[in-house]
Amino acid sequence: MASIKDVAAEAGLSVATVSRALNGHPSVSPAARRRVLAAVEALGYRPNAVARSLRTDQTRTLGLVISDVMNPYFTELARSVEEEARALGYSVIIGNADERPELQDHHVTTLLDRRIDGLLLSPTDGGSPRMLDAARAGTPMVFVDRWIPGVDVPVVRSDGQTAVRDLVAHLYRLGHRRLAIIAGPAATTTGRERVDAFRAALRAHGLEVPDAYIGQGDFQADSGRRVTEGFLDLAEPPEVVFAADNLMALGALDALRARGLRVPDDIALAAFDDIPWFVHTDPPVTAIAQPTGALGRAAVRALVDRIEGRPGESVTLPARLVVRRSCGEPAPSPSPVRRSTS
Amino acid sequence: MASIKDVAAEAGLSVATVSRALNGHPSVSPAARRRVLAAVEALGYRPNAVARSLRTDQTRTLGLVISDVMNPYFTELARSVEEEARALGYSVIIGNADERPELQDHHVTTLLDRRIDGLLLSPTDGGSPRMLDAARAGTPMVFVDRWIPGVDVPVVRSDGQTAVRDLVAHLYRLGHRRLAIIAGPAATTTGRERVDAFRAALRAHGLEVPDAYIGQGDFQADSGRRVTEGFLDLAEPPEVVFAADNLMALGALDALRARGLRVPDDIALAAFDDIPWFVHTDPPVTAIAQPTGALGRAAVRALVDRIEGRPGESVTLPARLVVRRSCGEPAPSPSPVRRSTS
DNA sequence: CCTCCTTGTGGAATCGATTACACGGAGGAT
DNA sequence: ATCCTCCGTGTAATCGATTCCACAAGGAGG
Repeated sequence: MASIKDVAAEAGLSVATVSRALNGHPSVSPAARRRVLAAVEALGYRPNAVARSLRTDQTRTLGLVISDVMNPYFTELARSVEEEARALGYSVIIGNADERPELQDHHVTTLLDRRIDGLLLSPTDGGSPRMLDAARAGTPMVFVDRWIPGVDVPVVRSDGQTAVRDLVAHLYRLGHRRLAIIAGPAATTTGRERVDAFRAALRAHGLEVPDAYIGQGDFQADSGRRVTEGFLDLAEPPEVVFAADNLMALGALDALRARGLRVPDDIALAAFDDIPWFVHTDPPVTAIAQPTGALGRAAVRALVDRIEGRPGESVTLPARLVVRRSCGEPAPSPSPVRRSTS
Repeated sequence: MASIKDVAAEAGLSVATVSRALNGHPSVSPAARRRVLAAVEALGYRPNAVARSLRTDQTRTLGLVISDVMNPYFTELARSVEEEARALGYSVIIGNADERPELQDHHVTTLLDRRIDGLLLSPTDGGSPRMLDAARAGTPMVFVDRWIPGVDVPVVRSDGQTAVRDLVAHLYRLGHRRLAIIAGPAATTTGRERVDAFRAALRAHGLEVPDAYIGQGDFQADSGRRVTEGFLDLAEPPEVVFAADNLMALGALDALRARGLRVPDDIALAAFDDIPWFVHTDPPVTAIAQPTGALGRAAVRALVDRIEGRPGESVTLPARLVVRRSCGEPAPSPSPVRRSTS
């Protein structure tokens, strides 16, 4: 592969001039510039990003460590992150932690070894030592979706509190009183927050959440299935199951179907995180939709701000309730109400 | 960030010895090794991968350019690729081409600029100039899922011919005779192959596919919707719609639902590519499942073989039919038929 | 006792870029 | 004519690793 030396030789100039010409430095004569461009063309030269990074101490690369690529929410997030980064002239390297702390650590380490300019993190657990070291060492960093309390890093996330309140009001209006939640891991902020918001919203209606109605999941489909089965085995099973993420909702749907229960007639289902597929499930699932694209873009902007020396602020965007049929009421439509339950 | 020089100073040794100690070179005394390790520990030193890559001319990084991250098939592929690569000591940088040739080119270019050791490609179109140049220049490369005829690069893919034959037999047995297909872009091999396999399978039953029953899609949901609407507007609409990928199947499902048609009673639906969500749609979708994980792993192994100087062979794995309810027959299960539609 | 080989170590070149500094020549001011 | 500025260019240092080569010390063999 041709190097800058080859270009210099071909153009009959020094490497310094070639470099300057290629980087748009002002003090290069038009004639020299032309010769450089011609040589570049002739040799099919492309600058070696590795060498450039070593010298300039910047890679123009962002690292993104997400908890689970197979989760459509994170896929969409990754996509919007890459788009915005590209628009700002950065590349993105994605690391998939698969909800496993040691994998998360592995990715943080290799990304740091590669001297990425900044790190976008959606921490799996309470924060690994590597991550905390990096934060302390001043590596530009932004948390997205989830975060770690007590670490001084901007957080870009979505606030589901209002949406959860809307959801609970919706459920209450439909006559549901026994509401259960499949929670995420307590080590994650989103795991805790969603339970808290749920409990607070219920309390506003004078309802309490018994411990038996809080199932411990891990944001994966299997745990949704398992927890739902536990709910159904209760002497007094809940009337509604609210899953704290979309994969657990999927697991719950499986479990309900396996027992031959009809949704929403026998039991209602709702989920945090809206995804395109929820429109096509049987029945379509009522969900709380995060502004995923906006979240990804805001996170990248905050991170790039940090990298380029600007403040880089935390952002919180509101989530919103999307009503479909899984809780018993048809999605808002002009047609008259069909149901005539006693 | 501490460099090897700092470690050398701290340990009272030369950088050469430090480098040797860290790379397991035999001629380093146990005493020196101990001091190096102690210094590394004390300084929290991590080798700079950028500098190492420049010197050794290898990045231990693979590039993966896929056509669409939001497509669960490719997400799963990316995941298995990353896993296998990690097991072999490589990282993966994913580029999402979004079915857009110019984006694909952009990613190939930046990946090459970063001097990745090898490239895994699922080409969007007939192959961009950059890609062809790279192949000719001897960049280790492997095509996965799709490929470009006439380019001397190993191909790791799945053969759907048998599965398509099984599908058509299944449909025929159910009494369907008017079968339509939503094809992928003719520029992609998978786009063409699936149509050819479909046509051949029909011919084996003495059936022809009229041109009107071959709709041109682009592997995106919207095109599935559009093409399906076209089918339904025909004087004699098909009895079955077969979508050449999962997203177009989703679009088709939308279109059918929008017209108030019941699947499979009014019209049957099948898809190429099986994904977890097809179990949960209404109705569950009969699909042709590729061995995605095995495909990703085989592709990485072939690529790493090439990189490390071994041959690196093409691999073709069989796909298989997964029957669910969307074509009219319940998935094989011991339970009696519950439904009693008039 | 001298030579030769082995072992462990250090000095310095190298990878491919960027960039501080030096320098020669052209042109303007005095 | 002399001096001072710019302008365009080249030389060389630098980034952080790896690795070739040289070399010193010590043991074995003659």
